[in-house]
Amino acid sequence: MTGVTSAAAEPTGPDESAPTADPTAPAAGQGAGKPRRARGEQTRQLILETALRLFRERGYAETTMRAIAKEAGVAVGNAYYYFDSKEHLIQGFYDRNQAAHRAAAEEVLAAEKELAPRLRGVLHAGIDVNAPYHSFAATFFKSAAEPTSPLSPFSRESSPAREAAIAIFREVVEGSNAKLDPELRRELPELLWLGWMGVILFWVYDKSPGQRRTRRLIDGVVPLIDRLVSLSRLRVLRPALRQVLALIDSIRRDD
Amino acid sequence: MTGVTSAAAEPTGPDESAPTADPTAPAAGQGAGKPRRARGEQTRQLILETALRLFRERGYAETTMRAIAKEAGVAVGNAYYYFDSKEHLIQGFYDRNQAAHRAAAEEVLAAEKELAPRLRGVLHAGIDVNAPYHSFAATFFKSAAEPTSPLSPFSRESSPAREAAIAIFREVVEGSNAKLDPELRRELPELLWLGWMGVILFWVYDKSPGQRRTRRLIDGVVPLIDRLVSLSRLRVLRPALRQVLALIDSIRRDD
DNA sequence: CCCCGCTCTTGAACATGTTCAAGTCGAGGT
DNA sequence: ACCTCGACTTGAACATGTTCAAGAGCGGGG
Repeated sequence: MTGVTSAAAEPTGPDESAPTADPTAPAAGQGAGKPRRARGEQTRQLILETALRLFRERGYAETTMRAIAKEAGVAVGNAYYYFDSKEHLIQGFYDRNQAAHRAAAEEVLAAEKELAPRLRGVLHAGIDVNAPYHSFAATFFKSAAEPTSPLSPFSRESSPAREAAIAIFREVVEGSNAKLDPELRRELPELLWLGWMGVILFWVYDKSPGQRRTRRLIDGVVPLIDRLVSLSRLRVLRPALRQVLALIDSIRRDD
Repeated sequence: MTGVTSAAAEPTGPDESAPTADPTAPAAGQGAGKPRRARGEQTRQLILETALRLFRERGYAETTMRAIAKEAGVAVGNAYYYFDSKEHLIQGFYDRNQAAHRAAAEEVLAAEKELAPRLRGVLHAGIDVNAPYHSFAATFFKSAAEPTSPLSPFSRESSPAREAAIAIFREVVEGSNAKLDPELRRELPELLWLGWMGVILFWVYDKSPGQRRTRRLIDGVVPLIDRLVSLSRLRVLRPALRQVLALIDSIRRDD
């Protein structure tokens, strides 16, 4: 009994409004949906909440499904009713940080019009958001790395999350006053997202205190990208640009 | 058989010569060594051999430690006497392919003096060597991805294997007739290796038939690298080159 | 020849992710 | 009021990676 959700719950309609103020619930197009009822949704949240807390407290590998179930006051099997596997619990973490990144990015993008600082700000914001979880992000990073895993950023299951992430970078480009080759402009958001994945990869491996090497990477790479992008308008470099874009296109073909 | 290592085996010294014709045995500086005797080494090989065969036949996840032990005719615990974990068995696969790549690369490098075809040849050779294992390389790729895993290409345990791999790219550069900035020449091998890791990453995710997208990636990227490297000698681009090298240096600092 | 010590081997026991058959619960129809 | 059906819940059972205490085998010193 959260008491918050309106009493007039539609009979069969899933209740999508989050009981507490957190950006998790919508979760963007879960798989083949079982038509959740209010009670179920509450249990689901409880399990997810408990799991993420324990992950942060003890680490991913050290948190057993039994511990999660016990702490949440349900049976182990119940967790598996809502989540296909232990790894799937991570998706919740994923979505949450994604939302937080978006929020932090908005703030940066509202204040700045130049491409370079926009990009730099968004990247740093992303690291800021994830920083508290660095130690255990590494632990479950391998789950995301496996190509067949639904957690992979390239998987079909993560497609909505991926699109949302790319959208941030689209806004970085679109909202900037940078003038650049139109075709490049079209491709750039996805390329920047790919770069962001690279930064995350670097960050996961970065054991320097406070991950300051990652910060330096961002600060060093952004100006280079900025310069490269500006150069894209030079007539002399047109052929080179075409070549690169053609390469990208050829690589994308046939998946 | 490598046949290079001297036949005079010291009494208590570990017998490093492989009983069968395969390039696995040396395995470059295993952890704190238990002084293996001949019998033990033979068992070790047997277990590794069996494991790799089953991995190829059934896949990594589907091969249980019990199955390996049973097939090899030993007890489960015995496998754990020689290998710290199931993942550690992969290191054997690793080393073997590394050696095969080196051999294939030598052949290419002996025949070609221009930088671009040398690089291209070595990259394609690497893919050739790994191609038969693509389907199950993906399965255990996650093991390598975890930063804390000894299997990570960046881990201290893989240091010898990594050095060996970088050496290939050093030969690509050193043996070529390309004239390039001396400082870049010094850094290039490691950068190319890093790029190779990127290619592998792409390859693991590449689901196109025959991984032809990876081939296209190689064919497209090599000319770009070649051109970039040539340009590094232009006086106009000196500052940019310095900037990039300084960035790399700053990122490398404090691990 | 016997014993000591070390390498090597064993298999049962353990921990934990996952599955499943058997329920319980509650809303909607009759 | 009762029935039904599907969402939800349970906990024991299972599969598998890993550990460990106990030994077996063997080489060398006395």
